[in-house]
Amino acid sequence: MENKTTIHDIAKTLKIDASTVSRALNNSPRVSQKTKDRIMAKANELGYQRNLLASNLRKSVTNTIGVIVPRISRHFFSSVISGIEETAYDSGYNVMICQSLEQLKRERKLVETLLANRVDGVLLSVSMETDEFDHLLNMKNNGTPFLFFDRHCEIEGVSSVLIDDFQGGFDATEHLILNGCKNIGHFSGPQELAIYRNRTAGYRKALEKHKIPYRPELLIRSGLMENDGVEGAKTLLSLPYKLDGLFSANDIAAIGAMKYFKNEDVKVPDDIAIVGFSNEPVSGIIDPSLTTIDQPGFQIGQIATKLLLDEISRAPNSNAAMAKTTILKSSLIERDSSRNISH
Amino acid sequence: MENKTTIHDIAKTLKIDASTVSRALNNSPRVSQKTKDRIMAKANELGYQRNLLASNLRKSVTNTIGVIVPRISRHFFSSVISGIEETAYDSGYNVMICQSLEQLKRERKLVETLLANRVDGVLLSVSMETDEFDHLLNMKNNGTPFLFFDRHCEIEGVSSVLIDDFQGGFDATEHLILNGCKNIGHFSGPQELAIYRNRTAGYRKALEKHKIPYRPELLIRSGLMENDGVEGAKTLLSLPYKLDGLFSANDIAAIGAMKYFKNEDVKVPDDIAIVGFSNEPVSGIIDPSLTTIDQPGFQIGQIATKLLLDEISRAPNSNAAMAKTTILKSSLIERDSSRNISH
DNA sequence: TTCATAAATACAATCGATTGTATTTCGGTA
DNA sequence: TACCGAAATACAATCGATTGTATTTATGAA
Repeated sequence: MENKTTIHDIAKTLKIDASTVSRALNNSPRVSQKTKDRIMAKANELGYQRNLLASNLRKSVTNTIGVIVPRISRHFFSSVISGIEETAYDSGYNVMICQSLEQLKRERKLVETLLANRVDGVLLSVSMETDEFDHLLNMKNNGTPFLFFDRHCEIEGVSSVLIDDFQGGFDATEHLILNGCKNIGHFSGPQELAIYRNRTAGYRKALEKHKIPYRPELLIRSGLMENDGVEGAKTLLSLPYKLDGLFSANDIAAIGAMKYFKNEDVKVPDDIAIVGFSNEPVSGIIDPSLTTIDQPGFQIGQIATKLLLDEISRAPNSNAAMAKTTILKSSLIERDSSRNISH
Repeated sequence: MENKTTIHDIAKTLKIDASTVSRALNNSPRVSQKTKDRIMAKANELGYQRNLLASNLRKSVTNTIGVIVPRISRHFFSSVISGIEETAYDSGYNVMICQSLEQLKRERKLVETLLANRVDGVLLSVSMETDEFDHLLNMKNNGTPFLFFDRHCEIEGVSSVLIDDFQGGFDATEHLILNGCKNIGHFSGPQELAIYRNRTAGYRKALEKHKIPYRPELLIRSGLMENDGVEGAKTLLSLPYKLDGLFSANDIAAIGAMKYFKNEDVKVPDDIAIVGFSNEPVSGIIDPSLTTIDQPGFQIGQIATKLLLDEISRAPNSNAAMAKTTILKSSLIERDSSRNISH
C-alpha cells in the first residue's frame, strides 16, 4: 500500500523478467497472450500504475504539451484551452495549463519549469509585460517546438496563430462611423503587444477611409482593466467637444466605461455608442448589451495544437518547414450598445 | 543545440565526475567553491537545464501538486486556483491545473494521469457527475495525499475545506423572507453533491423558521447552466399562484431566470426578488445587479494547500493526523435584485 | 526423431540525476 | 619529513521503465 508497485514487483511474483512485463503492459506482439493475461491480472491485483517519470525519461518523450496564457479565467483564453485540450487528447497528448498573470517574471519561470519537465512542445500567448524574449529564444535554441497564439512576438522561425486584429479594429470603428459617430474615442491597450497595435491601426485606417481626422487626445492607452475603462471614460468626457463613439480594445474596459457613463447620465448608445473586443460572456448579458468583436477561441486552440503536434512529429529532422502565420477572421457582433442610435 | 546537455556533458568537458557536478548544481558543501564556479560557468555556457524527469524519479518526489476543478473559467474556481498557486509557489511547489468539465469520465482520467506523473498530492473539487468514488479510493489506497475543497465526497480519512453552504442557503432564503417574499422558488442543482444538498437544506430551514410551508413544486432540480435557469423560470411562472422570490444555487442559473423574467415583463425585484450563489463578477455588472452569496475562494485555496502540504510532509509516518473538515463562512452581498421592493 | 525456424522469454544497457561509500588530495602539526 | 584528519573528489548503485540482443522453448516439416 505504501510503496507503489513496479514492473519488477510483478515480474518477481510471476517469476518472469521485467522486460516481459513491460512489453506485456505495452501490448507488444513479442509476448504470448497467455503471459499477457497473467501479467495483466497480477498488475490489477497489485494496483500497478506505470511510473511516467521513468517511462518518459527512458523514451525521452512526455506526450505532454505546455500551455501558458495570461489568465485562465478570461473567457477567450479558456475557450482556446478547450480547443487545445480537445485536439491534444485526441492525439494522446496531455496538457499542462499555466497562467502568467500578465507578469513577465512568472512567464519566465513557467517556461523554465515546462522545459525542465521536458514537455514535447509549448503553446504560448505572451503577457502584457513581455518586452524581452530571452526566455523564448532560450526555448528555441533548446530545440523545444513552440508556437504563439493570439499574442505573439517577432521571433524568427516561430509560427503563430492569430486573429486579424487589424480587420477587427477596422470593423469595430467603421461600424461606429456607419452608425453616425464622428468623435470616436479608443482604449488602445499596451502598444508593446502587436495585437493592440493592430487594433489601433485598424481604428486609424477606418477613420482615414471615412475622412475623419485622427485626434491623439481620443486615444487612451491603459492596461484595459475595468477601472482603466472608468478612468478613460472620465478623461474622454472632459474633452472640450462631445464624444459620440468609443472603441475599446477589450470588453472589460468597455464595461468600466459603460458604468461610468451610466453614473454620469450619459446614454448608451444614444449619446455615446460603444464597441468592445473579445466577446466576453458578460457582454451579452449587461444592459445595454455590448457590441463586440468575437474571436474564434476554440478554433484557435485546435489549429495551434494541430500545428504544434505537426512540428513535434517533425522535430528531429528539424529545419524542414518554415514558420508560418495563420490568421483567423474575427466577426462583429452587433448589440444594443451601438444599435438604433437616435441623434 | 539539438540534444539537451546533461551533467555528464559538463563533467566530461571539465574532466570531473558527474556526481560532483550534481552536487555543485545543488550547492552542496561537499564541493569546493572553485569547482562550483567552474561548473556553473560551464553549465551556463552549455545552456544546461536540469532534467526533472530524472531528478524526480531518483528522489521519488516531484514537488508538484495536482489540482482538479470542474471548470477553470468559473470565477470561484479561478480564485481558488490563485490561492493554491500562491501558497504552493511560496513553498517551492509547482501546480498542475486540470479541468474535469463536470465529467466523471474525465475526472477519472485526470486522477490517473496525475498519479502516473507521481504528483506529491492532489486538491480536488469533484464534478457534478461524480457519484462513484473508485478513482478516489484508488488514490487513497495508493498513498497519495489528497484533499477536497468546496465539492467533496464522504470518504473516510480525507480532509475537506468547505464553505458553510447550509448557512449560505439559509441566509439567502431568510434575506428574501425578511424582504417580504412568501412564495420562494429554489433552483437546487444536482442533489448528489453535498454542497447543493446543504444549500437546499438551508433554504428549507429558513422557511421552517419563518413558518412558511415548504412546497415541493417550488424546488427545481437542474444542472444550473444558464439555460436551466430559463427553463426553471418558465416552470415557476406557470404555477397557479404568484412567485415573489427565487433563490438559485448559483449565479449563472439566476441570470438565466432574470433574462426570462425580463422577456416576460416580470419586474425584478418588484415582482420577483432574486438571490444567487457564488458572486460571479458578472453578477455585479448586470442590471439589476444580483444579490448573491460570496465565497472566499482565494482563502479556500490557501488553506487547502497549506493542509495538503502538511499532509505531504507527514505522509511517510502516515496515519498520524485524522481527517479534518474546515468550514469557512460565506457572506451575503445585497444588491438591487432583492432591494427596495415595492409590493 | 531431428533439425531449422519462429515464437517466447531472458539478459543487460540505458535514460539523467542523486547519494552513500570509498578514495585521493591537501594543509597543518609533531 | 612523515603522518593525521578534514576537505574534495571519484566510484558505483539506484530510481522504474524501455529496448536491442541473446538465449531458450515450441512448432512443424523432412
